Amino acid sequence: MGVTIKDVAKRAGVATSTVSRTIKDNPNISQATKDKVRKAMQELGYVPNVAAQNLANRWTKNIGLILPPASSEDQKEHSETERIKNPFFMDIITQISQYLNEEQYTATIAAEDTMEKLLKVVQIMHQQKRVDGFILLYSAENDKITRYLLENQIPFVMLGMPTQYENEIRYVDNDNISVGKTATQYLIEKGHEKVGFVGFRNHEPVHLERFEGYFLEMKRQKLQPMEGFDVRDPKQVQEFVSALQDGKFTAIVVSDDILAVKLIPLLATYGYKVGENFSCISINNSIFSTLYHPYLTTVDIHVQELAKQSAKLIIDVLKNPKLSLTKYIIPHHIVVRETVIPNKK
Amino acid sequence: MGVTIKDVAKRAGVATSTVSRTIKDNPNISQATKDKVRKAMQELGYVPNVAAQNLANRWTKNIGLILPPASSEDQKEHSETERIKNPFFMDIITQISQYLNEEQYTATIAAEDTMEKLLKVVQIMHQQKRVDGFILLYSAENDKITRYLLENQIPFVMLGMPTQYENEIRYVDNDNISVGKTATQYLIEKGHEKVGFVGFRNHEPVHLERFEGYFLEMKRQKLQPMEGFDVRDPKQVQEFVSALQDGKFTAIVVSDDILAVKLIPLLATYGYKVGENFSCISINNSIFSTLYHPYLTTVDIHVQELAKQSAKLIIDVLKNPKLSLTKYIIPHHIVVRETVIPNKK
DNA sequence: GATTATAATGCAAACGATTGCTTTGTGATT
DNA sequence: AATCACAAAGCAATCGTTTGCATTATAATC
Repeated sequence: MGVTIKDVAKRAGVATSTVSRTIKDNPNISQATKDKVRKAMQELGYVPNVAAQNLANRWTKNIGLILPPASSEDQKEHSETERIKNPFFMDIITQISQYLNEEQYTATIAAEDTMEKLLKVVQIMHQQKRVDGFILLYSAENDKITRYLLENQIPFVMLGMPTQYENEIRYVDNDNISVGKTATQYLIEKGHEKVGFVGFRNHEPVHLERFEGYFLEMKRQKLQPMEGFDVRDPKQVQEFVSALQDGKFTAIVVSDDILAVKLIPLLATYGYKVGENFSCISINNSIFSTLYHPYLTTVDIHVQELAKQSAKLIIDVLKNPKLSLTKYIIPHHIVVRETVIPNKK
Repeated sequence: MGVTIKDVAKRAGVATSTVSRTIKDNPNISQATKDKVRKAMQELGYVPNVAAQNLANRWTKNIGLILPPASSEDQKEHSETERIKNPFFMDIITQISQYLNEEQYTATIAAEDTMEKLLKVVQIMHQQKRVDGFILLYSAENDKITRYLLENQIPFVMLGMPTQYENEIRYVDNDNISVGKTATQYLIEKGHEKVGFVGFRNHEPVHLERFEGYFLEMKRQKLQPMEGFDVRDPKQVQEFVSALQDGKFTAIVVSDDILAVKLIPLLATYGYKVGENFSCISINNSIFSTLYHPYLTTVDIHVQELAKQSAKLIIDVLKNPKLSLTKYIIPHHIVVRETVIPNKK
């Protein structure tokens, strides 16, 4: 069926080794022969068989993309907020896949609902030699996948900041502490002094870091930081609403657009109209930020850049396994829309 | 590095062919030898190298998942509604990937922002023999990818209903006309007679079909169907609002949750409170349907089943290329929540 | 005990590339 | 004219499996 290197060799009247070397532009082959061979390849529409290359070269030019398990320990009951449904991941996946394709790589998905299954899938992909390396699309405390990759010295990069083995893991991430600071600072600049924080507090590191940033910035500005509310807990929502009604904030930092979008209508029922008499800045600049008015003022974390750098990094590591353990910190910027208003003293 | 079939053969004191046959449970091998070989495999932790299998067998056990190009012709200016950002796709991808993994297949992503690049990626995947077949995750009018797959007789299944070559394409889909009918019927049952439709009218076939269902059901019930509004067009939004204010509807069918979520706050600004003095039923039962109150009454289209059947179908086709051109129609059901109220005459 | 059928295994040639090593061809040097 | 150097191309083994076709061992038949 398919045309092989032999067909090309025959047509060009050379040996297969010559064809192979032509493809790699080996200087030992004369220009004349190269031209001849290239012409034959053209005419036959030759495309190398990757499986054969794989066997001979021991690479696959394929990267595994590991999504977080849909139901991790601490969120079984919160199916609505399942991380994976966050469009962030779709975005990341498509961007990574695009970059990899440009570099003649492909991307294979590992997505399972439990950690056990996910680990098994990752192991199989590796043992069957289906991939050259992985991009881990999340960071989690005490993660079995991370441990497996590390122990078996499998090339990988993490998208997110590791909580352990910081000095053995290559990663790309935003500086989420700084993101939290930036958001907080923006509210303060607009005259807000009573600023709160809403997130998933005991959840992924990313939210903890954003809280940390909020906390530090408040301190730095000699303002009183609040405790931060985890809205997955109905009790904390209650507390949040009370605090609100006690006039404890005029503005909040929200750790993810999706939360803001949930929160805004809730606030409205208590008379807090975001963009009119209350302010809110959230993080991600996702599809949720322009779902309805008021459109969200939000911190864009440059998803495209996150994706691209992580893809580039894994390729670099594969080319040079001894690559230094550089960390890539992607910048962020505020997108001003409608949810923050100046605070009148 | 890795342990190969030769290592196993040596350890078990047999030939590699015997090991290979043991793996396939070939009846020509005696039980005693099989046991011996299996023990050796166990002890060495042997896992077959798929690249080598691929070469020998000419299969890859890998399926390409083709996402719709992010910016198709007619929606360049509507980046907020980019199809691909619809969490529907993430859901589909993870479900398909899970099913495939269970069947010892893997899933590789093809996602590009333009049709040209997408076609190129699909071609390369195929020519390099990286995949055994594809699942096309969308249906579009006059689609170059579909044509390419068909012309080159590449095994594939479509998720969605083809608009051309209906009798040459294997597909799985909901009956979207029926979905439209079901939604409409539900509103009518609740006493609504002036029912409208909002969707992406000149867009993907799926929305056209849902409109068709709405239209047919209205006719059947001797009610006057409206024209249907495409909310991507500001002019039509205007028309919609006027029609609303002229008292032309008491309820609407909305073609996608994401639209409903955008529409509801808009309606509120005109005094139409969904779930209080206005009704709305939408379609997909996605993450958007429980974003904020009122939670959406919506038609669940059984994404999991769509995903599973399409994955199963492509595997079946690969096993038996002459498989009849069965079409799989996945059922749907209404999830009652808060956006539909009975109409008081 | 020679022949034959049958069951159980092994041999070796694929699959489609890559690459170290050899061979061939050409012109320069003595 | 013999030798050498070097450039250019080919040979053949290799990567890890699979599989058609021997081959061997065992048991059954006459």
